[in-house]
Amino acid sequence: MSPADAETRITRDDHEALRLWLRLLATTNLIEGRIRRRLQDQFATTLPRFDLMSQLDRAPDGLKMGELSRRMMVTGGNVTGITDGLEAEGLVARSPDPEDRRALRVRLTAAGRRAFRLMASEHEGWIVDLFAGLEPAQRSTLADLLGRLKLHIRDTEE
Amino acid sequence: MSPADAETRITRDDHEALRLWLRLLATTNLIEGRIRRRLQDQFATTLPRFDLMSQLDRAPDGLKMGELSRRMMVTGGNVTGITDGLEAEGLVARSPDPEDRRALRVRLTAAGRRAFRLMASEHEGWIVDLFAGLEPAQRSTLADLLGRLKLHIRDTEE
DNA sequence: GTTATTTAATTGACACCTCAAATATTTAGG
DNA sequence: CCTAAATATTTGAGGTGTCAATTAAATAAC
Repeated sequence: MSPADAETRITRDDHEALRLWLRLLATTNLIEGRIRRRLQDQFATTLPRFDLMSQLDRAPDGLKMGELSRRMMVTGGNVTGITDGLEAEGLVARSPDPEDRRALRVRLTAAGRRAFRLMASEHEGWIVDLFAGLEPAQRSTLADLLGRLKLHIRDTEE
Repeated sequence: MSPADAETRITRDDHEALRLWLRLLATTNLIEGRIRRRLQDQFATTLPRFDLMSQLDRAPDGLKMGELSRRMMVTGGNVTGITDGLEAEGLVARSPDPEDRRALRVRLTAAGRRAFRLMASEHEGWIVDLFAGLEPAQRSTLADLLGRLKLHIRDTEE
């Protein structure tokens, strides 16, 4: 235990945190890339389209654009664009909100629901396989650590 | 322990893996968003520009475009665009590779190196703070689990 | 009840990112 | 040698994402 004064320890921790962050980022991007590729290859769609449809699948009465934006943690303008694409493909439909004339509700069409259900079961299988490299207990630990991390960061307001 | 036959167990595991994936994605995006915002607010730059400069900072003789592309795990066309931007700002410079007339070497300019060093120390501080919500032992566990996960996924060739 | 503020959604500008096609050069095979 | 295949980079099209500005409608404050 010789060169462990405050400064060198800080420096070492810095690099440790940085490496951890890079590994977190690389792992996430790796998984995301796989999913994107499979969605493209097998269903000719994209991850954000899939995500949007996934939100709508859980909301039988549809969602307002702003609600979608909040749930997807994404900008309103972005939701407009993705919805435009899905609407052009006939997978979702916009309709006026009966209680607020500023708002629009978006719903899955019958075709959209059919298409989504098909993709979703495949998708879950991919995820299960990708995470099968960890034991159940390890997955649970990972979930816990990520939860703590997220909490701490959210606490660190801006 | 009553309703735990094979099928319901599989279903439960599916959702568990899916939740874990969504948490991993959300946490990574949360951190990435913070870093992006601070790079923008404090240095009027972006994460990919910062990443590219970071690669060059560690390579005093510069890197070929393709090498940058590999290290950043990003498409060649993408590197072209980011390099264009940095070159226009005078932070990096392209020069012909003496050993391969197809290739270009990219280097930090003196101004680029100065700017990067300034940003990098701030950046490391942000990361250390963001990960300070975990104890050292927890960070080490997290790094280990992510390493295992990444390895398993890379093994699952395509 | 009009005016002022907030809220819902869209638009346009700009940066990222991927892919596929095009160009230029190097390397390999016959 | 000399042609064929591989490699280095750029370009252009298309989808994703942010932000700031715009339009329209709802809500609040006098």
